[in-house]
Amino acid sequence: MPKKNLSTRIREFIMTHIKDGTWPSGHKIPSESEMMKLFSASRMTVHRTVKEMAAQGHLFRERGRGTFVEKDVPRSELLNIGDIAEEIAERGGTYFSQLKFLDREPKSPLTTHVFGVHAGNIARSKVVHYENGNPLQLEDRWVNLDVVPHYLETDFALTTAHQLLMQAAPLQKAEHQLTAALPTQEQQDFLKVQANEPCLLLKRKTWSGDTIVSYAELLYPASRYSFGGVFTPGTK
Amino acid sequence: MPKKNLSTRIREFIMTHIKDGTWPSGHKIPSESEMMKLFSASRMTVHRTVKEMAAQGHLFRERGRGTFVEKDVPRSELLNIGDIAEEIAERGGTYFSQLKFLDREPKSPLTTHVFGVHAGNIARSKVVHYENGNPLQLEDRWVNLDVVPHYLETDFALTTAHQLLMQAAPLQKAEHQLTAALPTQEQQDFLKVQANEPCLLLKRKTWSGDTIVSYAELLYPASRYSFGGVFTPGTK
DNA sequence: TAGTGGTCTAGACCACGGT
DNA sequence: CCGTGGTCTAGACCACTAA
Repeated sequence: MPKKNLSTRIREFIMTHIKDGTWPSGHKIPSESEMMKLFSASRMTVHRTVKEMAAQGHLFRERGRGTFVEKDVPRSELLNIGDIAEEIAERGGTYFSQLKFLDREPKSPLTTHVFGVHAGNIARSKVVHYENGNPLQLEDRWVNLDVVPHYLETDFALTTAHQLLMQAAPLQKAEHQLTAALPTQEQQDFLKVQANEPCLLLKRKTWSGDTIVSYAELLYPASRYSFGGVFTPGTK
Repeated sequence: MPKKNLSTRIREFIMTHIKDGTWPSGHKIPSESEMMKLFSASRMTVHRTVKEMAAQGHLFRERGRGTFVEKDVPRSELLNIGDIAEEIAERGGTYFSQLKFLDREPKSPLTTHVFGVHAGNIARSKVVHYENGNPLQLEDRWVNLDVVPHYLETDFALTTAHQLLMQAAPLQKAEHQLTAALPTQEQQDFLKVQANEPCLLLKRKTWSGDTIVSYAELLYPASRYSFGGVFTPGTK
């Protein structure tokens, strides 16, 4: 049994009540002193955990009144490292994916630009992710085979690239750039959209330590997906 | 002299060294124990501050090695409440804006959807923000006149809507939705883009306490602007 | 082994809200 | 007034890195 942090246990305790509806939006959650007793924790630990959850938009706090459940955190929190399959499952949708392309990738200006001149072997995959039968995301991904040697032998019907990468290398950092684009002919076919349907294009580079693990371009039809988030002035 | 938090002073100490180039990207900053002495602070305080800055992408930390300056935080951090004028100024660009429309807004399905049925008087403004002479953002904004009564008398050559709103009501919460769209005819004219130029559309609702202060739709040509961010696994 | 950050404790004082 | 969260202290033990 892997021992979990106290703060992790507190966090999961709160998230469970939010997710299963026991604590609906706006509900007042137990005060810090109450949770100290519940978990035999010090106030600092409870406070730190709850404060972090507030910073992430799950809760909001008012001095003198208490801590409350924030209203629906929109679908996908940006700057979050998420598994699209998990995300769809959480929304209650049915998920499946289709592998469109998988091969070794030759050196090109793009690969050296992303992975640097010392780039070793690189694989490339294209996967379409469906929610309730509709294409939601086209994942065009370049993977560092030095870090994930068995990438080309993956059965993408069983595993998502995300799961594989998380397993191969603990993610330490991710860099995002979000822009908009019109789909190319191939992308239109894969996503089943018209040429004039604007799409969100999320470019994501992920690192483990000092080495780049993977670079991905994730394309979403704007009519089917959007990014959302809540900002509460945290640190100042 | 307003007294500042210890953590604020530590934060500013670090940020100053980063911004003025004393501590370039990748530079190792003083350890927690060193900063304890520098500020006569406890380790918890130093640790908390530095950890927060790491979570926000300014620093990264490695156990056993130290804390380092993160490489350039990309242009605009999403989920940030920023003033576009400030942002452009920080990049060293020249900024100016042009008021295209300003008037009282009649009740409509959209206004009641956003502001609720109890909506009072609402104003609407359209402003184009330029960087180095190029239209960067079209700001289409609805403002609650009960909160900001003098909005219609603003001189937008001198003040941005953002400054005005921050002044009128301390911002407590903002909700974002980010999607992509093609520009309408009017938007094409304002932003000087073609009909087939994909744009990023950021919808932002801001609250002060329980009342909605403003709703804005910010449109950026994708060729001129993108959102970026760094994620470092903070809490787990 | 010495130095680093990760987590936690058991106190403390303060500012604010509602009573 | 009491209960709430905001900040801070002065310790502690642990896990990891580098020499």
